[in-house]
Amino acid sequence: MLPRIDPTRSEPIYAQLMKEIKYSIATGMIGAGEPLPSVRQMAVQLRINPNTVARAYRELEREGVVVTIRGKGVYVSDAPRSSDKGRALADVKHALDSILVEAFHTGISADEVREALEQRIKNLKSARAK
Amino acid sequence: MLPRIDPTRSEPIYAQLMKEIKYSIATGMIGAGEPLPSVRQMAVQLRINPNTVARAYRELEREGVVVTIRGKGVYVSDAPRSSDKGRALADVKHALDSILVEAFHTGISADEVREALEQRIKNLKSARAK
Amino acid sequence: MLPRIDPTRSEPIYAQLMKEIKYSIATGMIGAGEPLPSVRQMAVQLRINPNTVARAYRELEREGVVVTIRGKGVYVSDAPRSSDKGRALADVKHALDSILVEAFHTGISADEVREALEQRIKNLKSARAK
Amino acid sequence: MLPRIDPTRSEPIYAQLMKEIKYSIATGMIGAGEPLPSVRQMAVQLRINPNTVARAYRELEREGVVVTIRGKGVYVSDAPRSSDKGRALADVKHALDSILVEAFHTGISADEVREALEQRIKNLKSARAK
DNA sequence: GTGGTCTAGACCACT
DNA sequence: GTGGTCTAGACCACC
Repeated sequence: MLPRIDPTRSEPIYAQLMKEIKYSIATGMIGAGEPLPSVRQMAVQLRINPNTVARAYRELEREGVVVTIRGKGVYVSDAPRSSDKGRALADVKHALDSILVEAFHTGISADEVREALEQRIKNLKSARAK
Repeated sequence: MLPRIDPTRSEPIYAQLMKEIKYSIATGMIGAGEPLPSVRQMAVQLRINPNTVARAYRELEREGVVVTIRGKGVYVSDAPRSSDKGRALADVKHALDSILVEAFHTGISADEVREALEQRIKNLKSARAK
Repeated sequence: MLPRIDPTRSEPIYAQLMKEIKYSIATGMIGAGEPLPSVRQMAVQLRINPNTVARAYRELEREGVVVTIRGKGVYVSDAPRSSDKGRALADVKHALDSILVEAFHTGISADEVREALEQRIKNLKSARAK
Repeated sequence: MLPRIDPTRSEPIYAQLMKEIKYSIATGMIGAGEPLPSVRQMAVQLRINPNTVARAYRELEREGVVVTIRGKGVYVSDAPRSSDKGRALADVKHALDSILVEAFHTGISADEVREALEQRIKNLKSARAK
């Protein structure tokens, strides 16, 4: 697993790392129950501070994506995340609204957004198939 | 026009305001060539700092969404935004990726995301029809 | 507001601070909507690192106890915490079990625990009355 | 005796094991003078490191809950634990304070805490009656 | 002024 | 070995 981190982006590094890890889990690159690289190892690989990695891992644990076992390491949670699906769907809709408004102002049509969505879904699924 | 601002959200207030204004333009609540409320007026209405409103207007001008006419005010741009459509589409795809990964981790299916997208497109169009 | 922190205790400082702040809110020493001391101010008062205070504030926000307003400060949440009451009650019962087992092994009777509970409830309420 | 251990909880495993053993003694599942399973046996059953079991036994001996007889094994102490009851009561009160403050912030009333306490006392006693 | 993030480096508890 | 906490000090974005 080698997440790509861009320290120049405005998005916090720990948040970028969280996304990358979630992506890896979504595509099946890391399976449920499998260990994540240790905090120190990940920090060295990404050339970032161990505290930053620890923060990402801590937040992921809070979200129920991973579990940490004391003295052993951090593992992908086997139980699916227990979260409020209604709230999650509302978040998705809110995010879609932002995309659509932005699309309107850059001359992107609704059809193009639909097409882009299909493409990204396909992309994610094909990554999972491997 | 009465944008809703939530100062407790982590998104900067000026960015929230930008989004609201863009939304108003996308739905046609404000038409091309029409004026925006003055900085002071907007600041008083929203109970926020005038500097914050000014910043939102400035960024919107930078994006080509509005134009400032010195001594008169800020107007919705007539010309479509001059921007790199390719880059904009890439941004949309990136945002869609984030949504899909988040959806996966909260148990939302691709179909549900598709459905949500259709709903939001419809919603936006119906607002424009009024 | 002057929380008491003991850095020699095994409980993390940030957790101690969280407890103290929650106590202050429970007794009404700080009311809903009122601001907490700034991170820097609190850090100086308690002779601890600002990062440690920030961590406590961040976790309190996550719990819905406080809200932070960008560029202004951290405020006691007016809306009551939205949390799973069933789960909270289960936690309370679990904690009571621990107390009872510990009491048994130190020769403390159930009646003495009951009495202690009444005393603490009274203490909390009288602090609130002030 | 089959203590339930959860390695993902933040409470150290050895502490969880101590609690479970104390619980078993409090309910009479293991009587005074009776032997505990050997370190190895316990470690195999619980799928944990023998060092961890040894640590739990060591701490329990320090607390006077069990006694080790060299070459024979570990036994539940006959004599009641010699400890500072005043200090123990203070600990209980401190723990109750934490519970009450937490209860306040999750909308649990004092009455509900009282009720929960009665329930747990009853539960513990009924287990002892068997 | 406010909080947020990141780094470097230390120390500790647990397995 | 693992993660968790804390400090000191820097830089940034926002209001």
